[in-house]
Amino acid sequence: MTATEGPRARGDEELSPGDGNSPGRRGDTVAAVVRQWRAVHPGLDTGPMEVIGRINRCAALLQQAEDAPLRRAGLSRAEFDLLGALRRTGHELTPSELARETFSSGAAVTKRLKQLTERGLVERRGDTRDRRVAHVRLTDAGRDTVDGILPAQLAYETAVLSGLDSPELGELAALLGELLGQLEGRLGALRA
Amino acid sequence: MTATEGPRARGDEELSPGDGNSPGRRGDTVAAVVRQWRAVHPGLDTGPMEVIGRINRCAALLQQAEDAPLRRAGLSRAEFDLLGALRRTGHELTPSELARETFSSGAAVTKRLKQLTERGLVERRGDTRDRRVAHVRLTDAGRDTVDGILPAQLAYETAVLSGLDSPELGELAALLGELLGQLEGRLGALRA
DNA sequence: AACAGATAATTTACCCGTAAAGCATGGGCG
DNA sequence: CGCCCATGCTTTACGGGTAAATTATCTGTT
Repeated sequence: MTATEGPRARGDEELSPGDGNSPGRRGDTVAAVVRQWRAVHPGLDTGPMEVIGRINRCAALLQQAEDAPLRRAGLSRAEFDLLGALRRTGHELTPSELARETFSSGAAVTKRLKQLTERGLVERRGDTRDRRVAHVRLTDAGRDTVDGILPAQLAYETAVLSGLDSPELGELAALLGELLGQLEGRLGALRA
Repeated sequence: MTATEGPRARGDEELSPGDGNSPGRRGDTVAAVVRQWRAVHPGLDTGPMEVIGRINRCAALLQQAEDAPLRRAGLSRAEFDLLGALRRTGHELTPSELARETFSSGAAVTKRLKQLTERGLVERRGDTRDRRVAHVRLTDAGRDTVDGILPAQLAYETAVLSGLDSPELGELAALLGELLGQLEGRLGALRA
């Protein structure tokens, strides 16, 4: 949850005429970091840092903030992801499928399922044909939980993004979608 | 490291004529997830998901991939962030400052410093005036390590982003910068 | 039928990060 | 001075994640 590109500069107060704590007027923290790197290594191409650093930093901030509505429901983000996967697919999923859906290891899914089962949010049944596989589904309580949280979650996300106007958000979503498509298609191959 | 918006749909093979595993031709995985949500909850405003989900997912993928050059040097991303903070600021930093720079807790910094000190990459000296504070600086080996990794790291990042052309990257960086500026300015206040 | 090897899920051991408590020190303020 | 609280860092306890080993089951081959 970090970036090659770190956060706020502490030793650069002399650069920021205003106060040094309110971005928005001048650049974000990644911009400051990039400036520092360029000062130290003038030859470097810092272009990628400006994208990747910002994505990482945004993700870190968003995740911190984004989880607020979830915590009220006593769920971690990972748990909600699992429940959400079941809810949005609309049918049962096996643990392996859940691992794929939530991009986590099978072991993590096993642990979460244990917890969520104990809390009565999901149920499991064994496959009749293949006794290795399990099928997991939401209980009614689980579905109500997801459906109860989701609107608040989306409203919260909307609020968090309210600093950008609609066309900007659309543009951003489109560009991120393009990048993500590329990454998902090509990243496994890049394991250099 | 996750998203409200999960990853690949498993149960939607009937929707995807091709194979269901290669994005790139059709949308990214977040798009598929959003479609699922909309099918289940038609009234929902999925706009924010398209941005936030993609940011989270991109961050997750990038971090996995991005760390490859680092691992070759036997460094974790967090360790490199710490070293990088020292390198780019160009002067000593105290543990608290490092915590701010790397957005991690003081405890985490303490642990990393212990490791990095043992490996001879950083040194510490106590402040003469205030014996509570420590000053940390890179050793020559530490600086060489950072300078050795950085070009490879940036080259790798460039390769990872090569799917987008230059104007797109610029646009993306600008939009992310704007978003990040907003988030950094306003997120602390949004702790609702 | 019986074995080899694949596959699904779980268990185990461990790493890493945080939050909270703890320790040492410093800077007022009576 | 001596007390009190703030500050900087470290330690402790714990939760959550992964990789690798483990168990159980299935499938294909002969």
